[in-house]
Amino acid sequence: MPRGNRGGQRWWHGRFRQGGLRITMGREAILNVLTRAKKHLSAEEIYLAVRQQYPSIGLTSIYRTLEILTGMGLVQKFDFGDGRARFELTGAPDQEHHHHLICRRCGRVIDYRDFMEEELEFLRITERGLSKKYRFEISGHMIQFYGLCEKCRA
Amino acid sequence: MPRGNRGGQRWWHGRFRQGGLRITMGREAILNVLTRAKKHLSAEEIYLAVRQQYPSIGLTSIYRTLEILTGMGLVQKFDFGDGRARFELTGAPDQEHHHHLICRRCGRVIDYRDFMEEELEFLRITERGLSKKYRFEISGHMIQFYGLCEKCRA
DNA sequence: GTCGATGCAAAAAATTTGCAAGTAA
DNA sequence: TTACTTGCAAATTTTTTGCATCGAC
Repeated sequence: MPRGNRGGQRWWHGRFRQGGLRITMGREAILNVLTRAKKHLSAEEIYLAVRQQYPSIGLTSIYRTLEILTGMGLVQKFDFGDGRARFELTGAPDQEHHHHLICRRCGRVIDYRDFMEEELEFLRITERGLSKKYRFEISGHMIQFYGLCEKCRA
Repeated sequence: MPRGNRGGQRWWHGRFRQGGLRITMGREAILNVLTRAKKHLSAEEIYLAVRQQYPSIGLTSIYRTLEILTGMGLVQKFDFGDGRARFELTGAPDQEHHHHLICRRCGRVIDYRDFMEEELEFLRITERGLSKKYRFEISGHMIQFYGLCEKCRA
């Protein structure tokens, strides 16, 4: 049996029911695509991919579902500066935590998973401090570095 | 004499000339608005503010200038999830470094300037490691925390 | 004088909305 | 059955482009 799927149950089913949301074929298909995604997809790209397994989906549902998922913290929305939003699954159980390195000149995005120990320590302290001071219930973060990639430095 | 302005020279003049960019009234006005800005402005808001001191400006120039400034690292572009990009001056000499805390429900954005010591240490190590490993010349970063604000937790 | 910068109008994209019909629970 | 979801088409909104003119150097 595939990881994260016991008896047809997906890890997100609980969170859906909890939120009074229905589990529909379109939503399942979108989550599947996001789960398999190897890169940051735009709404349009998700739409095209979902149509392969569920042809009757409409672009509108992609947008509506992504908004819901983003609000729940299951998906994170990024702006890498090319005019379209990118989406990435972030709440999955065996998700590998990572961040982005973005080239200011060519727009290239590198995912990195390094230095997470240092980050953990920093986050622990900062999150605790911020939630206390601003009475925020923190549920996620985003860290991006900007600069020039190897090629563009030349 | 106002801080950051000696003999009519602004701190960004050098960077403009260096990049072969002309110092025009429109650009001066945009930088002035960004310098005075107390919050994160959208292109439209910048347009309206600039028109006060330079009425012949066009929205197109706002966009074009913001793109240039963002590319130079003088301005940072943010997406707080309300569909329009927000811009903030970031390369100014006496700029106070800060980051954002964003409410997932109501979209409220809190600027915070706390815990910068911890951040400095984390950044120092991470930036050094990343530039080495990915051969990136890092020139900036963005950190945002997401969650529920005091009101929305209720 | 030269060449980058600008404003305007038009175009292009991306995202959202209204609404009747479909469907999960 | 009930109320949440959906697809379609149309609308809205943001951002980009073409081009003739303007203006910084």
